Amino acid sequence: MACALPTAGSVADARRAEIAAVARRLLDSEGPRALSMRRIAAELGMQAPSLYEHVGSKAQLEADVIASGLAEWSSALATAGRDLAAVAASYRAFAVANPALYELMTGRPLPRDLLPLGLEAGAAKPLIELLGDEDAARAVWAAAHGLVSLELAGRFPPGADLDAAWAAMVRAFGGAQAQR
Amino acid sequence: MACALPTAGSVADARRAEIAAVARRLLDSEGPRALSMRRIAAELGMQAPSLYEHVGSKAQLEADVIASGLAEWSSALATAGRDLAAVAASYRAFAVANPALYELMTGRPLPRDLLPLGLEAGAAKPLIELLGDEDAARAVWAAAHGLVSLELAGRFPPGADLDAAWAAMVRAFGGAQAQR
DNA sequence: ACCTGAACACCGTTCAAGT
DNA sequence: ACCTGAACACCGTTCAAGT
Repeated sequence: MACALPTAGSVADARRAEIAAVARRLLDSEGPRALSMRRIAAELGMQAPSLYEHVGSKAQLEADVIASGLAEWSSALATAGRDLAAVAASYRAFAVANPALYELMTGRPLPRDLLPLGLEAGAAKPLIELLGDEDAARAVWAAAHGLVSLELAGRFPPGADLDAAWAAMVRAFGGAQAQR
Repeated sequence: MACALPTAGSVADARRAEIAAVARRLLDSEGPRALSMRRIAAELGMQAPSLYEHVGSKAQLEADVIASGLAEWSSALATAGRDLAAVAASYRAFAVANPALYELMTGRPLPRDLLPLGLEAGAAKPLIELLGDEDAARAVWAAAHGLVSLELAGRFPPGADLDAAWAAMVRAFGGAQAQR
């Protein structure tokens, strides 16, 4: 049993939060390959099986990292204000600053059952309000995600002008912005 | 030594092509977890180490699958003609029909040194010609990739109208299309 | 309650040895 | 030229046993 019903995905005990923090640090400093149960346990001075006393599964541990990342990210986006270009720049900056975390957060299906309720919706709301239209918000979100994930994966040719590609994206969706 | 210089990434011998075909079939039928050297070898009635007589590394084997996928994909896109909405629909249809292959092709950094020369540029050319602008082409490509990858990862909320999101994307970039 | 050591069923890859 | 078996350094996870 990984977590009780009312606080699904919440980090129950202090040890579990500590484990997630170590995992996050390893992810940032050494990349996704360092995110193994044995490695994390070693960093905490214990054996891998002992982690299961606190975490349930590696998926749950990853979900804890994702949850902290989502919260951090949405508060970073919130500071960007109500300008599409600024929000886009902020989105890109966060992803580039935390590439391994971004990949963990977006590269796999969201483990919704392991995350705190409402976290996902909370992160999406600002963009929907900014664009006015829910479908346009999803298209903008997808475009930003696509640009970032292709950039992080080194998919653009060496000489590609990514600033220009972002500008083209913002220009294309600029007309869809809600007037107020 | 995986491959000679002039035909970097080309599938040299028949056995190597057969291995890639088996890998592709396993990927389609059982998903990415079945793409292991031991599993592929078993399918061919041999031991995993024997694969290295023909393939060099797992990365090279994956590159062979990616190369065949890219060729197949760009010819599928070519049949869609010169209409942005049609190309977008074709892009999405290919990805949805071959989710594991799409993920393999786009989810990791492109192993350019293991791919045939020109294959990547050839796949990108139609879109650049359609949009006229290179930066706009990249933004559209990213938007399509973002929509598809978020869809495949189950990132959109259950009730999301994805057709509408695609329509919003096509609408936003419609003005950027080259007039001829 | 928390941790260990051994074990199970997997990985990619190397290498000596066979034919 | 092609294949095997054993081995190495890894995985996530389970489980009996200790404190």
